[in-house]
Formats: sequence, structure tokens, C-alpha cells
Amino acid sequence: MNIKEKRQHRIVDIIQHQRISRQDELLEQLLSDGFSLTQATLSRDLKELKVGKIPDSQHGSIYFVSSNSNNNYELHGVTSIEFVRDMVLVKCLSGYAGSVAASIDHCEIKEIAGTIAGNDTILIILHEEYDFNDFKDALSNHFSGLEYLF
Amino acid sequence: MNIKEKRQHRIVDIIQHQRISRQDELLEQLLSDGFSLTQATLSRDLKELKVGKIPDSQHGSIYFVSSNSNNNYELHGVTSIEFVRDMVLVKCLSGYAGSVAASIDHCEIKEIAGTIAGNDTILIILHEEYDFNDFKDALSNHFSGLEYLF
DNA sequence: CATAATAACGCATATTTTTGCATTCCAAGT
DNA sequence: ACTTGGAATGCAAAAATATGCGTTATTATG
Repeated sequence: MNIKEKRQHRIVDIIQHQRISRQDELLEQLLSDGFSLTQATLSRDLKELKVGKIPDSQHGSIYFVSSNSNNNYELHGVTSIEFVRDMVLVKCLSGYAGSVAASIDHCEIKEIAGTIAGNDTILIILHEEYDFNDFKDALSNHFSGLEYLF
Repeated sequence: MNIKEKRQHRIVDIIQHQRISRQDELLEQLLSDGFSLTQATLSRDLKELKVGKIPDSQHGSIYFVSSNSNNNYELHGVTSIEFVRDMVLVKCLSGYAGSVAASIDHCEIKEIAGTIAGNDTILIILHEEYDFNDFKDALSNHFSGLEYLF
């Protein structure tokens, strides 16, 4: 594990255990942990890690690591993705539709109005106002290995 | 519903349906919707609404409304909360411990190391390094009507 | 009503975070 | 070891957000 990875692990660790409200606080701890970096690098790390910030009534606004922040999960069992009007048809291996749909639902992608899963097919209804490309981007954002399906 | 409430409802609505990355974008929409406000007020609204911001690979960083952002839910079924060393004992109506514990778990409060629920009692183990007051604050933050129990 | 108390807000500024650009680091290939 | 290309970083400046303070609006109270 290289320096950058160690640093980012430590960042996640700190954020998960303390209420940090400014990058400088975090920076201070990292420096005293022996890491050598500036606030600019920290800012970039937080972005890579998809660390978010949310208001907290006691501490101004605090950083947090989303449960599905950095998951470049594979979406196992998908065999094809096809676009039909404002719908998306996802074909899966037999029996996989349910779990795949659950994974997709969990992402709370804005473009999705709803999903219906059968045994091996999922029907995803998109909101009208959206572009398919936004949806594709969002999905690729959450799962890796989908490129060849589009 | 007064002006402020309407405005805040609209803010949540916009954020839930679009990927907004700067307060100015949001402000522009609100203004064209007929609301009259400045960025300063918007900033305060977002804080009140506990609207968070999280990095997005396509759009820099975008606002979101957390599922448990502004829920001043009541925590039904709790009859008392008692602190014992680094533990918290929550007494509930018979049968309520499970659902209350689930609600608490859902908050992902940092001070909580783990919870165990029986039929009418929940045992919450806190991490050593934390102050009870931080825990209380966090809990009051998520649920309303707990004051009289402390 | 008049008045007091509180909440909402704008302005200007401070604080915090992000980013363009130049530089340095590091690994791969020769 | 030398070269090279991309990643990582720092610096300084820009951008975005938060906030202190004074003012205005709103609500409560006598």
C-alpha cells in the first residue's frame, strides 16, 4: 500500500470516528500522524473518496463517508442493457433480477422513477425529463464493468 | 404555509430532482420561481434543512437531501433512558425494543459501538473515547421529544 | 393599537473549499 | 543510469459557502 492509499485510509478512519467540520482540522491530525500534505491535496483526496458534508446542529457541518460512496462494485448477473423509449430493460442471468434491481434501487439514482424485477428481467422506468446519458453516467458511476453493455 | 416554508419545500424538491452543484444555480431557479432571497438566506435554508453535499464524478459535487435529514421523528415506545458507565439502557414498552433499536441504528451515530435489543430493553454500548453529552446531542438531533427523558 | 420580543433577512466580509498551472515524483521501458 | 509520460502535489488565486451585524418584518403581549 503506497503513501496515498495509506493517507486516504486514515482519512476515512478519522472521519468515521470523529465529527470533523473543516479540512484544516483533518489536515492537522494527518500531519501529526506523520503524513505530509497540504490542504489542497486533502481536498482532492476527499473528492476521490467521495466524502460528503452534511449540516449537524452541534458542529456546523461535518464530513461523512457514505455507505455507498466509493463502491466500484460489479453488478453481477447482468447480461444486457437496452433502452426503449423512457424505459430501460436489463436482462440478467436466471434468478438474478431481484438482487440486481435491489442494488440499483439502493443507489437512489434520480433519473429512475421505479423498477420492476421478474426472474431474469428488470424494467426500469425513467422520469421523462431526463436524458438517457445522465442515467448511464449515474449507473456507471455506481458500478464498474458496465461499459461493454452500453 | 408561510413564504419561508414554501421556499424550503421548493428547495428540497429541486434538489431531489436535479443535480445541483452550486447555491447560485439553486438561487437562480428560486428567483425565477418568484421567490425573493439572496445566497445568504439560501445558505441558511440549506443548513436548516440539513441538506448535504457529496462529490459526484460528473458534476463536481452535488447537494442531496438525506433520507433522515430533517426527520424530527418521534421515537415511539421509549419510556426511559439511563446511563450506566459507557452504556445506555433504553427501556421501552413491551415489544418495542426491536423497532426502536432499528431506528437508532439507522442514524449511524458515531458514539454507538453497538446495540442489543431484547423485548422491552435496549443496551447501547458506546465507544470509550466519547462523551455522553455528544451522544445525547446526536440522539436529540435525530428524534424529537426525548428531552424529558434525559 | 402600541410596544416589545423574536425571527427572517440582506449586505459585506470572513471562512472554507476548489482549481489552474507549474513542478516534482515515480514507475516503465530502453 | 537515462528518458519519458502520467500521477501526485504545492502554491496562489478563484470560487463557493458561511456568518456577524444591523435592519426589517412578524408575532405576541399588554
